[in-house]
Amino acid sequence: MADTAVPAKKQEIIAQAYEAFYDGGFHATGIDMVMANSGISKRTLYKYFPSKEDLIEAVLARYGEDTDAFLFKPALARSDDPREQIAALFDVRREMMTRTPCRGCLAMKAGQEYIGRHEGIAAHGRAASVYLEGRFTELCEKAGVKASRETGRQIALLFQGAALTAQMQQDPSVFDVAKKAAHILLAA
Amino acid sequence: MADTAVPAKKQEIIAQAYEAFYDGGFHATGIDMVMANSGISKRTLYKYFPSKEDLIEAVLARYGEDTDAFLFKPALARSDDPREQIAALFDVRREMMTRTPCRGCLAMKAGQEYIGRHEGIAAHGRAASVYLEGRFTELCEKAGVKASRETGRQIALLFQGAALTAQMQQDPSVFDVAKKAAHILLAA
DNA sequence: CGTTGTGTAAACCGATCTGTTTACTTTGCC
DNA sequence: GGCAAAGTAAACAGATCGGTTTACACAACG
Repeated sequence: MADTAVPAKKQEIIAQAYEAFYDGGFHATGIDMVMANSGISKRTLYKYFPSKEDLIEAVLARYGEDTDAFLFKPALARSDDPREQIAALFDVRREMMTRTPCRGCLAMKAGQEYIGRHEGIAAHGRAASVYLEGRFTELCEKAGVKASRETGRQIALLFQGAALTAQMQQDPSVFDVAKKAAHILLAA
Repeated sequence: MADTAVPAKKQEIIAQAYEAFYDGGFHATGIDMVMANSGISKRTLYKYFPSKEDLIEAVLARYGEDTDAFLFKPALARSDDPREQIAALFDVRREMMTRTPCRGCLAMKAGQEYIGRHEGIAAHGRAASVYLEGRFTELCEKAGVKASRETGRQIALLFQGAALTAQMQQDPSVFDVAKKAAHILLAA
């Protein structure tokens, strides 16, 4: 096999850790549990990731890529109208829940667990929050909304709140509720 | 001293654990750390709380009482108009941030860490989410909002999203942004 | 004065955690 | 075949975890 820039094994470890941490939380999930029944040895893991925190940061980087690939990209592809694109973001997020129980936002979870404890990981949470605001603000601008920044932030709050509430209550309808609210805010 | 229904020592332990868990997270904060530099011995702690999970549930119960005492009660006291009461909830929440860095919602944090791991604790997170929706819905009803339940849920999403975002970004202005959004939703 | 209740301090126990090391297997290349 | 790279499996080390136990201090009360 040609030399891959990122070894396949490394990607496999990230994928495995991604699921384990998403399901079980970061502090509550040990390294042993990360690769249980996965055929990955601890030695290989520590070869690619010198510490658990390094692994977590890699998982969060992947989470960011996944959010672009599986949330933003498909949602924006559903329409050319920025207002409908915003609505589509809530729809896609809701649809993700029909496949797997909603687990909230991994980057926020990491931020909550590592604020004041590991700056690199906490920064991922902060960045995810700012990024979401930015994407919604950008769409509000395209939609010709006057106070695009404020409206973008408002919709981002709805989106975050919906993801968290959906996780707590396991009720997909919160995304519909949030979508309607976003529609009202866009019309104001 | 007359026999108190709830021993003073027990309350002291809860208060100490409250701060420790709020600051450090639940899994990441050990029992030893809970009572470090507090003059509370481990033995006394385990006398009142047979397990760490029991202690966490007591902390969450106290958190619920505090939310009523320091958020809902003062906010509702600021006005008789339910719309202004809703606005006051965002104001009070913001003011809490000026005293202490925003640490999000403790019950949600607990829910995120213990879903699928400890049902009693996870239930507190779920209950807090439902309770918040209920309180906002109730205020929407009093305000004569037609779709009171839906509007109440929307405002609850804004509130939850704002608490989480405020924690991530340590920016109190998100509560103002959320408050404005709530105002628009109430007028629609 | 002795006893009982409540508390602290600290040693201790077994399990688990992060991380290292040893030993062995597999694979591809010369 | 020989050899280096990359992997698994598992023992191991030191720290820390939740939780128990021992030993002791101190106040209240008969």
